[in-house]
Amino acid sequence: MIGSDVIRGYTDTMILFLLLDEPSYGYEVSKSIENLSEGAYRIKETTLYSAFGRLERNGYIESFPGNVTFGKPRTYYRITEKGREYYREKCDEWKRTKNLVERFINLEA
Amino acid sequence: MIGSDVIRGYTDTMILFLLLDEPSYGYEVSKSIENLSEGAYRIKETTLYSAFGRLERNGYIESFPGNVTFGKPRTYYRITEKGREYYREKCDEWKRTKNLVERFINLEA
DNA sequence: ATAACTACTACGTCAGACGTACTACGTTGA
DNA sequence: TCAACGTAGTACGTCTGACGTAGTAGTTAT
Repeated sequence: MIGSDVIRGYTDTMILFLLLDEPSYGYEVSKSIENLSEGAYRIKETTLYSAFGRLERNGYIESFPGNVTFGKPRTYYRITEKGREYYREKCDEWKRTKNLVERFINLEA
Repeated sequence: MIGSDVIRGYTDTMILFLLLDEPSYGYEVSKSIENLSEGAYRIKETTLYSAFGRLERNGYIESFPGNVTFGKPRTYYRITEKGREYYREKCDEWKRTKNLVERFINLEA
């Protein structure tokens, strides 16, 4: 299991990634993260929903009510143009970050 | 300039890396980080010294007084065996972390 | 009716990073 | 001689993201 502080600052990016192709909602996003990471990372509900709130306040995503199909009605989220731009910036930042950290890491060890 | 929250959790590792070969002290460590990162990252004094304190409390480094050669007497830090082990673990963790994050990152964009 | 599943919200805590400010010692040079 | 500069820190408070615990609430299967 990976320490969550490491991920800090990139949960928003992970969420945006999952919204790139189509809107989604909390439960699905959390399951997608779990699946994509093959169980290595599980986002906590509180972390997820506070991230949604932050992303929406910043204009990176928009929420809308979904059709009720099962369980409690969902809130769907859709990425905005601004959100796509932000995602691209974070991808760039990640490359620089990786570059930096790996100057201090012994990769062969 | 890279956002510092990204680095969160890895400043300790960066510091340990710089102590692997020989002991060092605050000012030198901060300059080494700046040089190694080619200016991309500058650790703040408060961040650095609180990291030293944390690392020492955890038994990853040991401090000892240095010979006064210039300016205020320095406190030197030396990595311990436990610290070397911790460093290796963090290197491992980094690989897993990178692996995870990059499933959500578009590297070509 | 009730348990199970889905979909949240509220509230409080913690740690790492940082901003600002200050202290303190020694050398150099005007 | 004394101010400026470089070195080496300490003190204190703030912010934010992640998280723990707990509770609410609608839908469906039994």
